[in-house]
Amino acid sequence: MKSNFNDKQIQILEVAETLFSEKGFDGTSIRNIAKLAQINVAMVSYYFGSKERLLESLIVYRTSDLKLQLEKLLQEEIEPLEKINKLIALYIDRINLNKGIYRILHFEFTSKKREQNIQAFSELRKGNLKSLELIIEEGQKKGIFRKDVIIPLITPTILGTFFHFHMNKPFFENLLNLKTEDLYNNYIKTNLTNHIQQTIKALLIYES
Amino acid sequence: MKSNFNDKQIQILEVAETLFSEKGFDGTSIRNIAKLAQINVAMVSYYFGSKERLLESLIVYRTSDLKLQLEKLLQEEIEPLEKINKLIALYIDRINLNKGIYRILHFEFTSKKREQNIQAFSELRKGNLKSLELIIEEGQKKGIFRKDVIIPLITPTILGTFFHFHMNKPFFENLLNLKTEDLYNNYIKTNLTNHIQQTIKALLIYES
DNA sequence: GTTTAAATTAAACACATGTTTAATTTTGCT
DNA sequence: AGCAAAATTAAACATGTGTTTAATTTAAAC
Repeated sequence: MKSNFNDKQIQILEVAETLFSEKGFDGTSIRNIAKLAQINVAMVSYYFGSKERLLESLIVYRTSDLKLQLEKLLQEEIEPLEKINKLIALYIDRINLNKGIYRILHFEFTSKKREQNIQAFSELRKGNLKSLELIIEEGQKKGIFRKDVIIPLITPTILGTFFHFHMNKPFFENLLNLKTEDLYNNYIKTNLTNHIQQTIKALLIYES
Repeated sequence: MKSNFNDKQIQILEVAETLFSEKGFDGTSIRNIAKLAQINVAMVSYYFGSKERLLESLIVYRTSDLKLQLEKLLQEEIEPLEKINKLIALYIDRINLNKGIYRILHFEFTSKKREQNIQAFSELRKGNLKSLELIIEEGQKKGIFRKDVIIPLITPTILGTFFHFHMNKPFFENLLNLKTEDLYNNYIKTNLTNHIQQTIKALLIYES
């Protein structure tokens, strides 16, 4: 995919991603970014216009291909439950790989302040929800999934579980003895992913 | 319960809660707080020492009785599943009632920056986890709950689902047509709470 | 090689930040 | 009423903020 950003811009974007993710948007100054990226402070305004627009550019830069991957998954000819499991694994893997930007999205786009940029992001999520609906409706037609689940609340359970775990990393590292970064990432990829898959499966199938 | 804070301090704390919650810790200035609380800027330093210590005081002020309520619940002589449901409802109700401070905790205490104050908060959570463990182990002994669930991951599912929903309030208000604050709160109290209870119940009971 | 546009720079700008100071007012006590 | 402690104030302080300016360097085009 052709990127609209040149090397210098990408360098700035990636430093911004690190810092925004670590210290928050308000907690990061343009001078912080400039210093770490080894550029002049004026370059940010020169290339992106403003700090606010730098954030916009960063989001565009990072969230462009999840939609594609989801649509590819939809086409696969596998059982609904397997599709759900794959969707969960895909979500977690993608987000885990791009921890930085998703942390920023999670943090910055929930406050009323940045409502203007929220629009594009909101469209992305509505599309994702549509994909999930299609899969679940397929499973319901086949009589595998129960019909009284509230589909829009499934995403919060998937993503919320993951985010709550990840946002409280220090707590769970300590609690579960995940001393190295590898152990932590591996725990997410196996145990946490499994837990979420198991949870959603139970929710979709269990008859009380 | 006797509070250690006088009226003026409480006035400052509550304004700080509102603003920190709305605009984040870094996004809120002492002058913002002073103006809204109709006090002089110097009063914050005078009463709390610093902006950082104001946050500490705010946390102490707000998170002092959840533990008590949980312990009371543990004593009740009801079935494990009902206890779990009550625990979920209690969590959501408490957090929903104190949206402000929990939003702040969620936002500010996940970044590495404020690790010092994290200790007391971490102890509170370990206690809460212990309570959950006791209830689930009781259910397992009675043969009601399955034994292969990872208990520490249940809290992320409960709280994560709620937080993800609540943090993305504008999105869900729009999606689910929750036009008024009452409709939104009611949806949390009924549908969302139900969804989470249903999810955890399925997870604990369903045999694949 | 000269010209033109793009990239980069240091400095300045105007304003916001958390905190402290020193002076004044209010309060509680005898 | 007189006094000491506490509360409150406006102003100052030093530093940090995002952004702009005007000058200089680099690169591209002819």
